[in-house]
Amino acid sequence: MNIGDVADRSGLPANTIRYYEEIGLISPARDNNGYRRFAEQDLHKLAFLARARALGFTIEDCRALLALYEDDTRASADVKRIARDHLRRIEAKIADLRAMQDTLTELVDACAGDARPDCPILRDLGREG
Amino acid sequence: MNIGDVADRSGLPANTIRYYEEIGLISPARDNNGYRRFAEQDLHKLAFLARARALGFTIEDCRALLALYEDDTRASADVKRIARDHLRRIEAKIADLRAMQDTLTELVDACAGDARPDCPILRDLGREG
DNA sequence: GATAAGGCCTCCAGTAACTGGAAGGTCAAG
DNA sequence: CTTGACCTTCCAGTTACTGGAGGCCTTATC
Repeated sequence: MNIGDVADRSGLPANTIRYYEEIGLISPARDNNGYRRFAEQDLHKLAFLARARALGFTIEDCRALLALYEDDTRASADVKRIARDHLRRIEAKIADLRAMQDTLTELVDACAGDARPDCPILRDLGREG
Repeated sequence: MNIGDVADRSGLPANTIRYYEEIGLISPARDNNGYRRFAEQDLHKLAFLARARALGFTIEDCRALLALYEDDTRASADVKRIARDHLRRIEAKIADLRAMQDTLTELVDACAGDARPDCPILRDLGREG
């Protein structure tokens, strides 16, 4: 398979796949013409990466998860720790965003949104203190 | 005021304040020795920016909001549009994160997290299809 | 007057994870 | 033999800072 094929089949852009090779997540073979030649195993890894990224894992998390995936002697505790830490970060992020959402919702609701200059949003942002 | 004073009073790091000047959000005066000299008005702008950033507005949003803030003839509709668009992005982000949270919570709960290699998390990431 | 501490300056590299584009080689079809 | 679709590498740009090097300025102390 060429890069276009694995891009189609993994759902990842070709440039992203090149990037993953550059940072050492995958190591596809090369044809005589210099084209990357992807085996089924490479595609499988890319699909793994695509799913892990879709769950919001960082690239370094993905690197660790991939290593564990390929290690038959891994302890599931190691995997779970990565996932739990990531879950905590997501929960923290959600809490931050919800606080913003609450404030913004109030402000947007309070703003007339017409041609007049008076605006509770700006008043809040510019308040003293 | 020197930069250290406004940093303390606005809660923004000095480097961030320098950055805001570099991208044209503020334009403090300069003393003969080259030090930035901040007026109360500069501090007020920085506090405005700090609050807008804390609500998650992008720098470009902040630039637009600041311009509206200083324009007596603004229409509150323009402010509201920026805030509403931002709110929508936040809501979308929350939805994404909650989807991740749901999946991750399931996977983490299903994983024994012990010394054995068997792991539902990796099984999910590596599934075919 | 020398010195040391602390604040300020500019410039630059690095962060995360790509994305898009330029310049150019390769391949299959007509 | 040319056209067009792929592929290659390399590089700049994205967001919003952060940290550090190297060096000047100020103030206090000895």
